[in-house]
Amino acid sequence: MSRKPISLKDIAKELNVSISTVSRALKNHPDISVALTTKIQALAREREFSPNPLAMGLLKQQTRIIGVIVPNLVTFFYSSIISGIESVARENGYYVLITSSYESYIKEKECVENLLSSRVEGLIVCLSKETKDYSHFEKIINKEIPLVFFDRVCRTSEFSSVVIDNRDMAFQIIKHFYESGARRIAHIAGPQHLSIACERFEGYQAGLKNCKLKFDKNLVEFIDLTIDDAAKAANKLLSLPDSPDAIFSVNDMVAYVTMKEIKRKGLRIPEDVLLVGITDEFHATVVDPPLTSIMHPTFDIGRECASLFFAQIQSKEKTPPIQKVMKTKLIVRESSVRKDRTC
Amino acid sequence: MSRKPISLKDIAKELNVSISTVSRALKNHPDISVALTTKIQALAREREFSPNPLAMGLLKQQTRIIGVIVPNLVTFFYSSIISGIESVARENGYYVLITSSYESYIKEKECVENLLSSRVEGLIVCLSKETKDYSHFEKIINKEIPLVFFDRVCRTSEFSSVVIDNRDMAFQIIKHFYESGARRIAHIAGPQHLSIACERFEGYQAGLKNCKLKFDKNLVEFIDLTIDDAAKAANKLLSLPDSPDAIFSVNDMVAYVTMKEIKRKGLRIPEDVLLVGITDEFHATVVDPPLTSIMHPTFDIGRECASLFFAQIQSKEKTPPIQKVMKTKLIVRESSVRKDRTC
DNA sequence: TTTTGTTCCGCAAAGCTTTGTGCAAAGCTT
DNA sequence: AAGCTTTGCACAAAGCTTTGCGGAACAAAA
Repeated sequence: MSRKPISLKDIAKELNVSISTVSRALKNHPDISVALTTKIQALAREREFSPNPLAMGLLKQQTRIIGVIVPNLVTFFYSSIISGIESVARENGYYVLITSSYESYIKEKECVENLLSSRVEGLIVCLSKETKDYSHFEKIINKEIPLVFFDRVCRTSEFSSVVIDNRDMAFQIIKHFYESGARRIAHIAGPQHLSIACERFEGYQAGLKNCKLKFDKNLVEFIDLTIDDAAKAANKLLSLPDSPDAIFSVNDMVAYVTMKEIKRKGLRIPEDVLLVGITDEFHATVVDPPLTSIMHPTFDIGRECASLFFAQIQSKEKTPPIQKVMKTKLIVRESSVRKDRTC
Repeated sequence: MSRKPISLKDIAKELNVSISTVSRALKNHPDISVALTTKIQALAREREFSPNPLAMGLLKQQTRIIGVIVPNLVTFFYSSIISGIESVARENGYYVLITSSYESYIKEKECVENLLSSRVEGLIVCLSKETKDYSHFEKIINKEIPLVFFDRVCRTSEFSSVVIDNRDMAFQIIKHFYESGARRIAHIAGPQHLSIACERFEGYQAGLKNCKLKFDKNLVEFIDLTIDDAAKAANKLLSLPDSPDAIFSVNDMVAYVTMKEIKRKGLRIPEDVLLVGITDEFHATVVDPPLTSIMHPTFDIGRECASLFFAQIQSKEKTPPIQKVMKTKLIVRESSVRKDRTC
């Protein structure tokens, strides 16, 4: 019908009352007579009035928008976390503005700028794999804008964050490998400036010690989280004279690439090499063999991020940063359960 | 430093000039002297002034926001399309508000309502699998708001849309199966009220005819696109006395489930059954055997959607709906190439 | 000195909502 | 009947930006 949405003014004019009267009537303000209130509400409903969020935002100085920065949207891990964020946001009448750093430090900085100039009320961020310098988040402290990091975090003494216990997770994986009979456990590790990669590597070492296995630096490959890099690393490990009997890949993508390389070498999983992935998703069940994997509560991580955001928004005083550690779970499938080598 | 972002007013006050002068100076308006312009611009830069998008939106009556509704965000297909939409939006200074219908008709209606009351400038939508009634899009016609459908479309005579040639795609798959030696080609089909599912079924039939194969209704299972449904359908087909030697699954998820069921039955791919998926993504290469798949230009589909949106926004007259058909490509991997059965 | 013309900047409105304050009329008390 | 309270609504400001128009100050021309 009407090209543009109708405003209080339109209703006021039609009913020959003032704008403020309409506004109050719609909120059932006692100042307005019942008769008039009914009439106004009826017309408002008929015309499908809804308050202009721009005007509200201008008045209240709030946009009701949360900015999110992920390294990559096209991924089960991030998209399901976003889904979790979005669900809490929606419950609170907020919207989510999603941007992607494409794993680039430069783009991440741009995203921060853009989101801030869009007047988002807060940020939920997972760092790009390149990010080593965190100064672009400093102005956020000054502006007292809520900021929550997840997964790849930094400056946890200043900002709230949602993480998993990477150290313990890696520890459990190694233990599981050991119990499955593995003795030469390799690790394809991520860049060590990334908190998660670093913690997983630490957990790997601690896990070895716990199993009384000696740390062998030849069994660790540090990669840049690209497919090519992962393939090269897997190959290098598998070509070792004394090659590993289990591989702990730093994330799921790397695990799948590793799986592919193991098969390409003519080796069998789990007979020759055990394998475990991280981030349990649908595809872990369809690969062959089904991939043992650490289940991340991705949706809940997202919800937790949003909750921490709202906690900060709602309390007017500066809240101390909170670190939330989420539980993961080892889902054992065939890829890590040793069968007899001769079978 | 400052808790709230600074405005023209702040700069004006600091420099003892009027707000309008500041506004003009920042745009290099000739009315303002060079000296004053320089001074104002310097201060604005120092204070990191950026115009308040809410105020601009209110003035210009535009939010620079595109609303997107997808059935499910947590999916390679949709998230990469969104990525494409976002890239074009960003180039044009627009933002994308993403909502998910979770494949529910009710939620889809809510999303439309919410986005409209958020004053998005247009919508880009992929229908939920439940949606058979399209009346919730009617008010969008009345309001003359740009609306672009993709993949699962409707009312193509009224709205622009971006699709792939599903009919031809299915046709090519059947042809490929036939050339690989398959003679009893089954189809796990989607709900027939969905344009894509329907077209694929048509293409399947046409493909059979083209190969001079007889249509056998026992070889077709219509499912509701759930994992359970898919597994049941696959099982039913594989339990047929004269079971199929090739299966065309309506989408990727169904293909993976089918693959799993085939293996569970002790059958081999491709020796006993050929299989083809749709939507080529990373995981197609890591399953065993690698899955032959139809590559969708997902990122470009997203970009095309956004382009159609901007075409409508920019032309003031009502533009006739455009249907854009994107090219797909059959990527042949091992799952569909017949080996000798005896091997 | 008065008129004409520049140059440079301020005023105000519009876009929409909320809310404190003001004001008129009606109802009440004494 | 005069004064007080209550009821019911309107006015205006604030939040921020853009832009048409008006106007002051000054220089040059008549």
